[in-house]
Amino acid sequence: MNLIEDLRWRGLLAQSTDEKALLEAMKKPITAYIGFDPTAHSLHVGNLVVLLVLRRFQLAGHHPIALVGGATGLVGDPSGRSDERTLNSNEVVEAWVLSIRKQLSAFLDFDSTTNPALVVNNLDWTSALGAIEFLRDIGKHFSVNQMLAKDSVASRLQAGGISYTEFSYQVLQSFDYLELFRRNNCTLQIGGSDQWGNIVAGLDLIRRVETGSAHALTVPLLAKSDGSKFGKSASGSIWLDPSMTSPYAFFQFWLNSADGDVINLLKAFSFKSHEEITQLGQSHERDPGLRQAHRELARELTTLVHGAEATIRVEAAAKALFGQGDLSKLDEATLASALAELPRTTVVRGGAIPSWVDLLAATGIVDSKSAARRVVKDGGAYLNNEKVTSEDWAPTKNEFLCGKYAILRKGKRDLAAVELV
RNA sequence: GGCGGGUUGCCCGAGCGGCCAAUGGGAGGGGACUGUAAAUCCCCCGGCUCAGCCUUCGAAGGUUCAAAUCCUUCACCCGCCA
Repeated sequence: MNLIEDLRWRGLLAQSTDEKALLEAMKKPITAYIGFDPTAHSLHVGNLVVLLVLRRFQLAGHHPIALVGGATGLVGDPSGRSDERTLNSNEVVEAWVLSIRKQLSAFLDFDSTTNPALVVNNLDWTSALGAIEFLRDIGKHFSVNQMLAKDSVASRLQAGGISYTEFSYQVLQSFDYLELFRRNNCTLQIGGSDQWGNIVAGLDLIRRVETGSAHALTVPLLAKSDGSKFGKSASGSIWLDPSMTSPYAFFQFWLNSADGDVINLLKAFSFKSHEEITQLGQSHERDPGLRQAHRELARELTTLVHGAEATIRVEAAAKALFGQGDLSKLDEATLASALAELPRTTVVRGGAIPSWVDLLAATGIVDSKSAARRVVKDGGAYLNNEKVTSEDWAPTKNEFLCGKYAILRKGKRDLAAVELV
């Protein structure tokens, strides 16, 4: 089975330019690129799907280029947005470029002797470009009529408008493709399906100013079985940066995916073979309660993003905290390492212990004290797995496991720790 | 440029002088059922020093004992005409 067929099986193929031509080209190693704009400090699981497609290309022997949009990030992509972006300062974007560049690098192989990965920044070729030069050499090849027809622009015109800045985005992205075509003989651009318009614009540019053929391939935007957007949890996006989404929360995110989604997620994210995934599917049909597919998904992705050690740690923590056993039976070392994975707050030993409601709010497990009161009133707040229904109550030292830890829980699975220090 | 319509809590959307922290739906949270699923049912869903108080209905002023609701100005959106 070739890579394109594999991608199709995994549900990772939305659109592509002439597939026969692409397949023909892919018989020999080609160079493919994906761009990521620095719109935040970190990438999130939504970006990960596409990034892993690039990895699949590298594993299949092709040359991957990951582009960080140091330039395009300063302009703002209108695709998929109904309103104008607020411009970020140069300093902010620059900092994001650095952190995202580092993240990207973790998923690609730079030491390969045959097809090492490359990370580039489009600021490198756009910063030196003058406005007049840009308008004459690049702008001349773009028809405003066609630019206006792009979904990203048309929908914005409908929705109330678009600035000249964002309108120009597609030109910049096209220029990137042209540059990589010239510099690295890059003949394939991959992106999320919302990038189709931008990618095709690049293809047109290449056709106009260079000879040779280039290709485009897009990956569907993942949706959950209930139709909602994938990759968002109650608390927001699932980030790859461990300081933004802890490895524990990251593991839990995958473990808690809906039954109806788990096999699709394995296909899209995992590097397991078709046979392995099929087997996990059968296991899940046989005994959904076992959640073997969920576990494998969580393990593989957490290992990929946070490493094998972190995965062992957070899985052990979950096992200790969700186990049926009595929490007070856990030894201090197990407890300490399990709690290390949770959001926490500290209380000074010897001082007054804050009230139940204050403690819940302090850990961030609830948004406000009012929210804490509500949860307590609804019977959804637990201390060391014991339901506590009294708002006006403060734990005493005796409630702290091993004399120093208290485990707060909201609902079924939202945990936090309090430590006496 | 002229005329008309709009701007409400995370989103959609009622309200059109007091009974409005504001109907309803969605999202979200809790509970029950399960498997740390889904569906379903029940409850909750601005904040706080929580039987009370404070801040919200595009922005700023004003009328009134009392305004999301009336008046004025400003900003933005959406129609129709030029």
